[in-house]
Amino acid sequence: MTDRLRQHLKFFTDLTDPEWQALESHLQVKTISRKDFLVQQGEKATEIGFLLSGSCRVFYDKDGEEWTTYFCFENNLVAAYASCLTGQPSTLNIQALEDCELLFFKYETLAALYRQFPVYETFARKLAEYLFMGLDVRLAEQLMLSPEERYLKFLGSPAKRKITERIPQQYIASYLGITPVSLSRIRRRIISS
Amino acid sequence: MTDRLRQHLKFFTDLTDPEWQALESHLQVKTISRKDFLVQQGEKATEIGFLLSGSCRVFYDKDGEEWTTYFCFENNLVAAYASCLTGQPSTLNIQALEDCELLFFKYETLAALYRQFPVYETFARKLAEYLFMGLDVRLAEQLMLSPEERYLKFLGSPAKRKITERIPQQYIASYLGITPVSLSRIRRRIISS
DNA sequence: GCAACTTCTTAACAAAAGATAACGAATCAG
DNA sequence: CTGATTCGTTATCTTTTGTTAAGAAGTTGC
Repeated sequence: MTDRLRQHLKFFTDLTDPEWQALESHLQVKTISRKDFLVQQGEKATEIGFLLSGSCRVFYDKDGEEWTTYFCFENNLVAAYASCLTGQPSTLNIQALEDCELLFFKYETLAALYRQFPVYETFARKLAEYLFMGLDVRLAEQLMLSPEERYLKFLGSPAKRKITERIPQQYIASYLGITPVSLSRIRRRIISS
Repeated sequence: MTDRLRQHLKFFTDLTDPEWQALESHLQVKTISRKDFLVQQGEKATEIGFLLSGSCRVFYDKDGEEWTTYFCFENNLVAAYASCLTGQPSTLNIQALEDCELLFFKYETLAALYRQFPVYETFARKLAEYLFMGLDVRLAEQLMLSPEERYLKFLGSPAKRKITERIPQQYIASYLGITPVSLSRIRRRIISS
């Protein structure tokens, strides 16, 4: 079961058996139900998760308005990483959209491994670089594409297409930075053209 | 002169004299004039710059529309970092807003130092984490704040306030994701309230 | 199975933003 | 210094989005 995480980490760095075992020995499992929170704003995040099954959304809450920054599916890491890094309370929420099963380890475990195995420092560098580049693209789209263009691009991405089949439209609207009503209109406009 | 860069790097990691000298020996200086490009979209970026004086804007060009992601001033790093990391052509442009004097080194120099001095791996990790967290906040603001709220927040940030004094309004509009005309209206609305 | 809750769509209206153009003020380059 | 260019504001008009509310369809949880 933990093999799937090891496989995923290969995307960033290769780990020797001893290196991997150092992390593996700290892995724990947990399951959470649909609508449960993995992280709630205001509380300090300390864990890095890896979704074995299910899906989550990562979102900000602004006076009851919810704005999604990210969707997460099986075989992917999920964390309020900024809060882990700074030690400050999380400004974002992570909520299960479906029942989830996940592996997790403490961020402090990773940080301790930096000293023991330099490869984890490399891993964390590549992870942060990956997150940076993902946000870079996301911000560019948000800045220069119209809501309609953003939606079309969203549909055009195979990785995200499955999202539209597993996730309520209102959350997609909140990901695109528009209201559900507006997304509904955009969809009608697209269909009738 | 190079001391100012060393000082800046302390924000991320402390460097011993030998560690610092390994990078310092690769530093070069260049000056560019207002409106010159440090990086142009389509070309592969290979350099990490450090502004000694002057200012730059980092922007995307979409069919002639320019959308700013970042402003950069003296004593800060400036680079098309995503292009350096991937080796792919840059999708963004970096242009001098004022005459600039800058130090720079090749990204490959930094990459080579990873193996020689682990501290540079740490430096690059912290740099990427810093960039990630900066974009995280920027995206959140773009998603959940109205143009007017974004502008007020922009003015409220002391680090950015100086921007308004050195940079044409149209570029601030493009940073906020709106048209110059719209920003002008927002300003009038704010003043008369 | 069925009641309660969610979700999506649509309509009507208000508010805001984009597009275009025009004008004066400020800035720049020779 | 000065003509040319750039910049910011304002006006007008169009398009889009937000807001609110209502109803139908679908889903959930006991």
